Amino acid sequence: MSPVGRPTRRALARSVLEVAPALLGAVVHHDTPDGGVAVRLTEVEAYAGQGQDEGSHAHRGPTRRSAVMFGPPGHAYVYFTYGMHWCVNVVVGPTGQASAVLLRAGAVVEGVELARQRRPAARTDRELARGPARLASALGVDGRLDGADLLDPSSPLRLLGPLGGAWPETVRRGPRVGLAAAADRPWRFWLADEPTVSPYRAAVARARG
DNA sequence: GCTGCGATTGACT
DNA sequence: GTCAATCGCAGCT
Repeated sequence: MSPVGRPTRRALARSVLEVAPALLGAVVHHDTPDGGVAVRLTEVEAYAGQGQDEGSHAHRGPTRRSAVMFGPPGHAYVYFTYGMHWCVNVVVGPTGQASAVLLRAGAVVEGVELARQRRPAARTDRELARGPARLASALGVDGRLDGADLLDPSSPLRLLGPLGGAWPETVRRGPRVGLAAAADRPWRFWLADEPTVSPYRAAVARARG
């Protein structure tokens, strides 16, 4: 059974495979001096904790980058990749387990004008948050928000819920995107018939000697 | 200290 | 369809 209703620390402390699909349809809001942008999540990926998931940043234990993953649920794990992109996760599961949900895509439901300014390359509004780095960019999130408490009413970056708000029959699942390790695990969840879901790209097979 | 590559994107053929 | 951008991490010497 999946958590339902308002996002609480307790609800997010459930197993990552329960929480990840429950985040579909939930809203993430970021307030800045420029204004607010809110995104309704349409696509997420689950990452299990230390020693359980070769594709997770937490797989080999805590590092400075992954430290937030080892803390309590309900905080943002924000990391920098490919030398230019930020991606946002929600830490879930019991404290210390280091599982998280990557926010892969969503629909901008508030602050569309501001999101357009931040994402000039987007040719249509559905591209504003279509992809994990695009979602972070549309929200205006970067490394300064790593560790932010998404459940704290005074936090600029918040998870507003609802949890478990998506109709179960609209939830799809399949392999995760861009992972060479543990690529077979169907831990990507998305909403059917949503134009904001990112196009699937299988992991690039590494050339072997 | 050095090297290879990544939970990606946008531009281009 | 292909590929460069760009830098922090992780693994190795």
